[in-house]
Amino acid sequence: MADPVPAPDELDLGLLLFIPYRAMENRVFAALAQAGFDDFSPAQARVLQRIGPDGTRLTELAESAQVTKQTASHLVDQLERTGYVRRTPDPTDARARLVRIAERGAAAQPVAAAVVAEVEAEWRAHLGERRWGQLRAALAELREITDPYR
Amino acid sequence: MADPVPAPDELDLGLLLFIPYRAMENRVFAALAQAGFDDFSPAQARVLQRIGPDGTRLTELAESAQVTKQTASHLVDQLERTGYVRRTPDPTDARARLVRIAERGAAAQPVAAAVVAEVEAEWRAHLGERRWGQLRAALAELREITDPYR
DNA sequence: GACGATGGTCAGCAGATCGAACTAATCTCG
DNA sequence: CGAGATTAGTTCGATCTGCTGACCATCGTC
Repeated sequence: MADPVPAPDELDLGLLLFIPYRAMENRVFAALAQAGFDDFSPAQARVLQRIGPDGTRLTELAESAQVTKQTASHLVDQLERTGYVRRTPDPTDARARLVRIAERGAAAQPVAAAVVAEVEAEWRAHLGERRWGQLRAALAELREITDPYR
Repeated sequence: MADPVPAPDELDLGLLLFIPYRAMENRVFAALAQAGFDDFSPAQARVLQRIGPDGTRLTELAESAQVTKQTASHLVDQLERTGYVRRTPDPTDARARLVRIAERGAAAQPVAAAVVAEVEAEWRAHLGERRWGQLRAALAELREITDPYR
């Protein structure tokens, strides 16, 4: 979303951010599919990605992925059916349930991590060490004022 | 998509890009809604945003928005029904039709542009002139190897 | 002028996402 | 303690997104 009439060589920052994001997503997705993890959707992956090592509550997942609880619940349903995650009771709150990575999910993680590392290495090589560092630093700083979750 | 178990303070670049992108999108979307342009969806906006000043072919829109021609066609249908765009024949090719911004679309543009400028100004202030310039430069450079379209 | 390539549409389906309404457990405070 | 407000999560129903496949018209080329 952004300026509908961008100057030709001066795209607004929204698009500028979106383009590489999309590229990363596509790469990871393709690699996972090739490794046999082809039974989940991008939307499911966006949820999966946000599950912490000790499990994460559904509401938290929903917030951090910026979707409604209903949507998150639905996506977790599917991920559960295909064996990527498991719902376990939250010992500290009987209303809540922790979504945890299950076997299949754990198997997919290293594959995803490897591709991310690979793509980052490519980008780093293209930008050069200095620009790469600047990019990471600027984005981290930007996150302080744009991350609604945490 | 990315590393499902990111180190706490070292998010992978995919997410790092996504967070501010999403923030920008939300801001622009909210401002447009408040200005009375609340009858279109994010997906429609992503197409709308890519229409050039002299009109753009459907196929081009589809490529640049990374959706199929059918999806783009459908979104343009809706945008046409609500008065944001118009389909006109392409004088250079009788098969093709140019999608052009219509009255309502033209009215929305300045609003969108203003918010983008506003958000960019905020970010710029937060980052400082130098980091801001570095961010733009790095993203533009990254685009060279991540933009599948052009 | 026939044939493959290109621009676009139509039809139909799976998935994503939302709002509303609801249940169950927890918290707050008089 | 117990009533009411809050929070976690689910179910239902509707809409929107986006895909595949099939198809038509035009263009460009040999």
